[in-house]
Amino acid sequence: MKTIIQTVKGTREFYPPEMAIRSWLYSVIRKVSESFGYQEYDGPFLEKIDLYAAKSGEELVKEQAFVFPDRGGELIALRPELTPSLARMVAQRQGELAFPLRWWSFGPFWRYERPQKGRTREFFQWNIDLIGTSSPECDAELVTICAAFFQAVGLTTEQVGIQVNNRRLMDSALANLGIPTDLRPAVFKFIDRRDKMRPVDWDAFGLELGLSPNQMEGLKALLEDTELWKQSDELVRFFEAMDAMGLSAYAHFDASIIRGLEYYTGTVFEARELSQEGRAILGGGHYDNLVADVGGDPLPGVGFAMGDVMIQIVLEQYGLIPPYQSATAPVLVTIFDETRQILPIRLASAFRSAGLGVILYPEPAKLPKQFKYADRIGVRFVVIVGPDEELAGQVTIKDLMLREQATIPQGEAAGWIKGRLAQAHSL
RNA sequence: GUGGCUGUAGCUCAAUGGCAGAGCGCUUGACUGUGGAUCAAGAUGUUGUGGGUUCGACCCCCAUCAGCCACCCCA
Repeated sequence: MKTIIQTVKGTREFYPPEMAIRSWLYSVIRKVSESFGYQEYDGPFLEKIDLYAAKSGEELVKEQAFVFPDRGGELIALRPELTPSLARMVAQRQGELAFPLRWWSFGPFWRYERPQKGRTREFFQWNIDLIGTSSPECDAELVTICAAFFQAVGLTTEQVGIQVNNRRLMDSALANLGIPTDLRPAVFKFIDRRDKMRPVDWDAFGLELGLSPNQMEGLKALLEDTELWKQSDELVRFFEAMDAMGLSAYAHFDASIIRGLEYYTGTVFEARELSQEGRAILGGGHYDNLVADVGGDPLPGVGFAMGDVMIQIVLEQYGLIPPYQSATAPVLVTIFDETRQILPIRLASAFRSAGLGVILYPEPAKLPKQFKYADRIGVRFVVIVGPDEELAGQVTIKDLMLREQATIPQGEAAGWIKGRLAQAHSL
């Protein structure tokens, strides 16, 4: 290896074992999403930068998106998130879609950030949204989907939890403390920062913001109050629905969960891994006007997004990633020597016609070499046609797993293998 | 964007400023028509890259790239 061009910073390569994990994740996500009746969709990977500038604020676009001019000079972004594309897609066909919409997607996104643990510049994200209605029961459905996913991959309620709060509840709670409307967004940010700062610094920061000592005390009491949700009709209905949906053990009220995004208006939630520092696995919430910024009539909805990087770290931590199966086919047909290359090809084709996956060794080689290869790639059956078999119209099949072999008529070989495979399945 | 740690064989890692190594893996053979085990032999490096200091640099210095970690940020 002399001058291998490096991969782009923050990207990952998916060799077959990694690709298998990604595909498995995708399949679980699909299964869970579809079990709630959600439809798969996707937007473009390239978008005009204006799409994000309109909604997400300039910081996101200028500092965290991959942006480049196309040949016409127009600024194009590799999509850093899906929500604006979703909003446009919904707005464009607002008149013909059947609401409520239940849509999900799993695809690549790019953010120009410094890579670190759980964060890459190129990643995959599961987005799922319920659009067009505004009930707390819908919020509960999304949180339940999140819980159903955790259950499907084997994460327990001891390992992960979903913290739930409501912005309207917090807003009125702050009002009760006498915190003026214009200060509340800053206080939301302030609450969000609490677990990242030392208590002393946090207190100082609060006073600096303009909160009185009394308000600080009230705020702390608020954040500790595990019964606060009972003051919110929305959350009362939410938790009632959660209980009925059967997976409420994953969800907990937590007044300190705010979420940074400004477009969330009601219930917000965040899933975390519960041991250690508790990494955030996914986040989501309720919004009131998804499509307003792209020119549609306001539509409410609820949704969340989960990145593939952090969930994989958590799954790996708990040993929940399925073992890699390297075998791509159960059968390998060997080539005995130069004069016997055609019959193996015929046999391989016959096996495939019978529904078996077959790998044909590419050239004549010593049998030990071909067997070693079969072993390395995880093939179970090795088929040999040498001079003896050829004369007798037979094949020799070795079952590498059971370490036994048989020499049988060529016409019976496929059936013999399929019989053994079926046995394995019934074990 | 800020700061810290790291970069040596395919992999995991050693090597006081003085001949660049081990384990695993790999290749070949022991095994003339049969994989994993064992044994033996063998191959593999511009020490991330570019400069500098030095008689001499994997080692010290500077820059750069990448990875990891913490900030920042989190759509």
